Amino acid sequence: MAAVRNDSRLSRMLHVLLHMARRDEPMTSEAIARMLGTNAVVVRRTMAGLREAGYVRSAKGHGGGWSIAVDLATISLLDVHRAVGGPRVFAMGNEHPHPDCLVEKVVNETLDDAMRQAEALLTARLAQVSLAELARRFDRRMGTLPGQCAEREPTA
Amino acid sequence: MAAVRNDSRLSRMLHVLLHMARRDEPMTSEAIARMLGTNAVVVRRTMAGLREAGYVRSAKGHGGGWSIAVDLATISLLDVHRAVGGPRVFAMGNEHPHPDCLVEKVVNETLDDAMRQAEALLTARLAQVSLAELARRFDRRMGTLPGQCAEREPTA
DNA sequence: GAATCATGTAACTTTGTATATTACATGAAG
DNA sequence: CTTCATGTAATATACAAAGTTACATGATTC
Repeated sequence: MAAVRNDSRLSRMLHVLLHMARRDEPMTSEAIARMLGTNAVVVRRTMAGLREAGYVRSAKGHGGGWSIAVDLATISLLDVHRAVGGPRVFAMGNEHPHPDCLVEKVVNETLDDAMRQAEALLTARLAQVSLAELARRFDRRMGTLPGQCAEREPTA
Repeated sequence: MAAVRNDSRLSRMLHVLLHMARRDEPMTSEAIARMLGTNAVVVRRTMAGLREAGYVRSAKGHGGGWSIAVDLATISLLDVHRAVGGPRVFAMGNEHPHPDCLVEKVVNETLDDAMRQAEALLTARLAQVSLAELARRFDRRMGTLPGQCAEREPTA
């Protein structure tokens, strides 16, 4: 069975990390939730994976919140993907109602091969881009498009 | 939001088509449902896409059911994928809570690029394999593994 | 022409899991 | 102590494919 809804954890966390990288003071879960259009509990849940991986740190109390814990040049998009749970990539999958059926085996192996190759490519692409490179792309974009600035306080 | 359930329409239909290719008489929706471990209505729903694409035909009445309508060498896995609705490939996706945010743009563009490449590869792989080639792979497998034969009547 | 076989389709329910939400515990700063 | 902020449990929601029930429709057979 499938669902239309997409897993947005990776894009959300990349979004957050780039914003955090541009400020010195920590960002609270509430502020991040507003920026992402979600709930602070969801932010804490997902950020926890990044903290466990050592990419961010969290602090309670006044002035607390989340902050970057490493050099962004050392983290790739793949690292972040894995830190948020390494969620599954494909919406398509195989079933195994008759594991001994050779037709089923051949079909599933063929599809699995193709999906493995596609996933390997996706993984390789994600591994090739560091968070620092993403930040540089943003800087270049900032230079050429003086439109609305992402640096403004997030609004609803 | 995402869900774990995988869309199995493609693998199911490939499974069915290969079985159908090995017999002369039509297969009923009920028989196919038993083979796939599902409901006849679900089979009719999915097979309708193949019929509309011209790959199978259906007949009512005694001796009716589904049958192959074309040379399997002319259908690729990609064709079948498209005939079942060209379902979405990735379980991951992006959100757009702040479309004017440049960070969001850069992040989403980068992820979209990587996913586009991966999908292009998957699509290419599926396009490269015809149903006839899948059948040959099955024949070769049959020759080397005299285990349980898929040709037996489907069992629970 | 009636019985049986078989598809076609509408309507409704179920599914699985991330997300959304509520609630509250816990810890740190001031 | 109050306030700020995270951490986590429990519950509800979302979603579309799948599962299911029900019945209409058409073809074959006798």
